[in-house]
Amino acid sequence: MNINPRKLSIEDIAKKARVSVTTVSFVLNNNPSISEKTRKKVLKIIKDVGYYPNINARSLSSQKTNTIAVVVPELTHIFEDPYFSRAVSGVYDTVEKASYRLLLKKASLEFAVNKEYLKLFFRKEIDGIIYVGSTLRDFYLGDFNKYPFPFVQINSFSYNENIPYVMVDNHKIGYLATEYLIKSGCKNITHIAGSMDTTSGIERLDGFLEAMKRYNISLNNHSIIDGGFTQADGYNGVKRIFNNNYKVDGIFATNDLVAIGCLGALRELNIKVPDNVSVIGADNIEQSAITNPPLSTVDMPTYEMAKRATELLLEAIENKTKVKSKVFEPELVIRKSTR
Amino acid sequence: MNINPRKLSIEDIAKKARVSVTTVSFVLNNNPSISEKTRKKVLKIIKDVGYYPNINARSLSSQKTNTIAVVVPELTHIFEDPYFSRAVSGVYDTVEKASYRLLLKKASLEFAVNKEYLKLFFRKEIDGIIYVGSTLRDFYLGDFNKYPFPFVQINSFSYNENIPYVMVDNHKIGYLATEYLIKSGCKNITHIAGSMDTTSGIERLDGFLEAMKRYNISLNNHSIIDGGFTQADGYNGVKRIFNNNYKVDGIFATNDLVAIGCLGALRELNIKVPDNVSVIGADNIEQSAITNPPLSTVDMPTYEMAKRATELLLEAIENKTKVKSKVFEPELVIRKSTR
DNA sequence: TGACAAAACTAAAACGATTTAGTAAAATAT
DNA sequence: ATATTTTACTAAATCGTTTTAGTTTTGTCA
Repeated sequence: MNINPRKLSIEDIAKKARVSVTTVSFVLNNNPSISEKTRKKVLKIIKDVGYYPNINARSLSSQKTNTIAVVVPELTHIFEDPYFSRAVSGVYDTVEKASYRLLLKKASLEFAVNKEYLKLFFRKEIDGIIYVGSTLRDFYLGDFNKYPFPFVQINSFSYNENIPYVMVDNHKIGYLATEYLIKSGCKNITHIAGSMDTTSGIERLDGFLEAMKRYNISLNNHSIIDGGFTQADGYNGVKRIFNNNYKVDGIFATNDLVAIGCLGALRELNIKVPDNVSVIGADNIEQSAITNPPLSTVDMPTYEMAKRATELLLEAIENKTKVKSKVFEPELVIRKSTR
Repeated sequence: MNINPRKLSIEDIAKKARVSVTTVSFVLNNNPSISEKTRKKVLKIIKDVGYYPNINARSLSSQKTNTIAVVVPELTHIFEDPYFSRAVSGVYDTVEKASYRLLLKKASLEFAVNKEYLKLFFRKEIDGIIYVGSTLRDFYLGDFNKYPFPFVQINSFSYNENIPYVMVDNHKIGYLATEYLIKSGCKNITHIAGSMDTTSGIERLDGFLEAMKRYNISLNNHSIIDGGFTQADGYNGVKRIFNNNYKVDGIFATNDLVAIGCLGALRELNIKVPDNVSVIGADNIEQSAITNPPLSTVDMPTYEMAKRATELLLEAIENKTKVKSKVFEPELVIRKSTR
C-alpha cells in the first residue's frame, strides 16, 4: 500500500499496465480470455499500488449489489433471545462465505407499513432478504407475489405458496413435547403458549392440542396459559397457575426462555422440578443445558436452518430462480427437568 | 406504484415532467433553487410512477455511501450478552434516524489480519466504523493513524490519542463495586476478573486493586480469579473458590453475566446470598433485576453511550472533522445480592 | 505461404445519479 | 424602458465500473 488507495481507479491501473480498462476489469473478474502473462502483470500492479475496486461503480454497472438484508423483529430484546442470535449467526457466516454483505434491518411497524423492504429493492440496495422472525409476516405476502424479489423467511410459514420459507416442524415440536410429558406420567398438563400472531406460537399450540386429543386428555380452563416468548412470560405463567391453585404436574413452555422463567418461579414457590412438576421447553438454547435442573427441551437446528435459508436465497439470486422451501425435523432432548 | 419502479431512472422523470435531469436531482436533494411549482410537479410524478433513486449511482457520484459498519467481536455468543445487544440497538436506532444504513461485521481474526476494515473504506462501502467490543483493538491503532477514516470505539480505550472512543469509566466501576463490598462489611473479597486483553477487564481489575489498597486490605492467592465474560466463567470461578475452601464473603464479578453464573453455583453449593456471600456485578443488564436474589451491580448507560458514539461518528463524517472522545460515569445499583 | 480459427485484447456505450458553470426568465431598481 | 440583480432552470462532465461487439494477434493446417 504505497499510494493512497482511495485515489486509484481502474483506469490508473490500465495505464500503468499499458493495457485497456477492459483488460483490467477482465482480470478482476477472472474472465478467461486473458493470457497468464497479462494477468500476472496486472495483478502485480494492483497489489503494488494497493488498488481496490469501487463497489458502487461495480453495483451500478452490474446491477448486482452482493448485499442481502437480514430483517429481525422489532422486539427490544431481539438479540437477547439466543434463538435469534443463532439464526443471525448462521445467516452471517453463510453470507460472508459467499462474499456477500449483510445489511441489518429491524422490522418495525413503520418499516412494514412504508414498505421499506420493497424500497430496498427498488433503490437497488440489496439482492435479497432473509426474514428472521415471526411477527409482521402478513405485511409481506401480497407484495412478494407482485414483485418476485428474492426472499426467504426463517421459521415463519404462510399458506401463500409464493412465500418461500425454511422452518422447523413446529407442530411436531408441540406434539413431541406434550407426548413426552404424557408418557412420563404427567396427568395435569399445561401449555404456556407463545404469541398467537406468530407461526411458532400457533403451531406449537396446535401440536400440543393434537397430542392431548390423541391421548384422550380433556382440556380445562388452565390447560392453556397465554404467554409470549420471554423469561418473564414463563415466570408470570407459573405464578398465575399456582396463585390460582390450579392442579398442574407438567408444563410445556413454548420455548426455553419461557421454560427458564418457569423454573425460576417454581423455585421461588419451593415446588420441586421434576418431582412435583415436569417442565419441558423448546429450541434447545445453550443456556438450557446449564439451568438447575438442566432443561428438557425439543431441539431444532436453528443455525443449520439459517444457513440453509441463506444458501437457498443466494442460489435463487444467482440463478434468478424461485427459492425452494424446506422443513426441518425437531428432536426431543431429555435432561433433568422432566420425569 | 403503477409502473414497475425498477425500470425508472431520473431521466424518465425528467422527460415526463418536461424538465432537466438536474432539476429532478435538485428536487430530490431539496436544493432551494427550485420553484415551488416545479417541485410539486416533479414530486407528483415521482410518486405517481413510483420512482426510487438508485443508491449505487448516488454513492458513486456523491462519493458518499450513507452507510456505516458496526463491527462486533467474533464471540459466537455475541448477541447473547445483553451488553452487546443494547449497544448494537443504540447504534441501530441512531443510524436509522440519520437515514444511514448499517452493515454488520464480525471482527474475526481474519477480518483484522487482512485489514478488511480498511478495505471497506477503500472500496467505498462505508463512511465510518463503529467498533463495539473489546478484543482485537490493537490491530486498528496504526492504521487509523495513517488513514484518518471516521472511526469510534465503544468501551475500548487506547492510549493512542488518535483513536477516538466513547466509554464508561471502567476503573471507577471496579472501585465503586469493591468499595461497596468493603463498606458493607465484607472481609474476604474476591474479584472474578474479565479477559486481560480487554479494556474493561483490565480497568475493572485496576479499580478493584485501588479500592483494596485504599482500604488497606492485603491481597492473597485467591483475591483475583481468572475469568472471562460469560455465565460459565462465574459458575466455574465460584466452584473453584469453594472447592479449594478459600474463605470468601464477597465477590465482585467483572460483569452481570459472570455474577449470574456465580449465583447459580452458590445456590448449588447451598451458600446463601447475601447472608454468607455478597455478590456484585457490573453492566446492569436487564436480567440482573430478576435474578434470585436480584443482583446488585454498577450501571453504565450502554444504550446512551452507543447512541452518543454513533452521533459523534456521524458528525465527524458530515463535517469531515475528527471524532471527539467521551467518558461516561458509572453508578452503583444496590439490590438484594449484597448486604 | 495463405486461409482460417482461436486466443487475446480493446473502444465505446451503458449503468444512474450529482454537480459545476452557465443561461434564461423574472423581479427589482434606476 | 433599460440595466441590474435574483431566481429558476439546464447542458454536460463526472463518478468507476461492466459488457458488447468488435479488432488484432497468434496458432494451426493444407
